[in-house]
Amino acid sequence: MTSPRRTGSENSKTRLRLLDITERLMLDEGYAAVGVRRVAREADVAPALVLYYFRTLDDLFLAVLRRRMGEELERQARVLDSPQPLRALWQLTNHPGHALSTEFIGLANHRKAIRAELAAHAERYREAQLQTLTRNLTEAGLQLPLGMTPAVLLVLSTALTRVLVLEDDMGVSAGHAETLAFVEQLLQRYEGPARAPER
Amino acid sequence: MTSPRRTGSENSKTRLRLLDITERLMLDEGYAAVGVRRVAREADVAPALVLYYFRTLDDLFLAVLRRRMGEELERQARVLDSPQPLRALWQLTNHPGHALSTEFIGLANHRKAIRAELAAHAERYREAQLQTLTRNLTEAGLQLPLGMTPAVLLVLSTALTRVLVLEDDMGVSAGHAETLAFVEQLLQRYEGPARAPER
DNA sequence: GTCTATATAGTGATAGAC
DNA sequence: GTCTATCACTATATAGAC
Repeated sequence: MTSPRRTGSENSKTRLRLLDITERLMLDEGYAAVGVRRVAREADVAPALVLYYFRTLDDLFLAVLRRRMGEELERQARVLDSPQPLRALWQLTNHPGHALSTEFIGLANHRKAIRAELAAHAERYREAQLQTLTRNLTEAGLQLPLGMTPAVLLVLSTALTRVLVLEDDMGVSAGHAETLAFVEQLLQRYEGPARAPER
Repeated sequence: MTSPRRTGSENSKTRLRLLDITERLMLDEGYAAVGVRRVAREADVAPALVLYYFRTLDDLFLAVLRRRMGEELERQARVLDSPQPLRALWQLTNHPGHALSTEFIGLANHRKAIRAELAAHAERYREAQLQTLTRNLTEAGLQLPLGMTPAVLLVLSTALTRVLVLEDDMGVSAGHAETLAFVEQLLQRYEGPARAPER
């Protein structure tokens, strides 16, 4: 009863190249630049070959999402595991990996397969961050203000960085400098100056 | 040297209907649902008529943007002009008008004409909010924490509400309840319980 | 594993009749 | 002011040869 169409193996070199190209296209030109023909052209193969490895375009996007998000989850946990957990949290979302998330959020508007996968990942992601953050806040002996929990801190930091980047990309900057200064002042008060990571 | 193509008048009833339909489509199904044929079908006219009133699809989107954003600017200034400026600010971005902004932010990813117009509007918008907010904070005699300026408050509130709504729509809710409780607690501390608007 | 060729369906936009 | 008809593309996806 399964479809007669064939599919390429998971560890093909061509398959990996197609994933790389798709990811690069999303970062450089946005997800809208990704299409069967375009990816094929960049890889110097025939369009049909793309659909040999990924039966639909959604499958291609999902494969990129799964690969990169897996890596990001590890990386972020590592960065967040710092003796200055607040500074780590604040710097977390400035990494280039974050730009890809932004593209997927946009994609999720149009493609519900992406939406479902991304939502599931976002929850796992936040949960993992929360555990690391909570542990390191305790270890650092940091006293949060009344009512402020690690989860609140996480949502606030995520929201702020995401919107600042979004607005920056659009060319909107009103209030940004003051906000960054305010955050830096808070970091100073709670954690003192930035220290080089221990090793 | 100008194009020979004709264009409908600004106050045509049909033109207004097309704007209404486009706006409704954006809210109900997202901007991707808007196209020449779809809008025409909903209006029960021929596709060519849509392009008679709006020479390109960008023009259609821009017309919706200008109309609605003008109204929003007034409305928001009015709501923000409250004896409880912090509560007003917090409730500001929960209105349905906000959903349309979200769609335009998405559109701005693909269409640079929209991007430019939206960015310009966003700056004006924030500037206007900032003036009203600053004045009402002073009048209410509110003392902000060290380093926290009205502009910072505005950016923070905007960022938080925008991301909460975005995540909600996606089905991500981790940390939301705690964050809302934290904000409500802050509002209580600085402005006491919500009062009915004076009249 | 990779290709050519094609099916099928969508799009924005235009010319010109009524 | 509104229509029909059409141009010139774009797109994803499939069948089957090599």
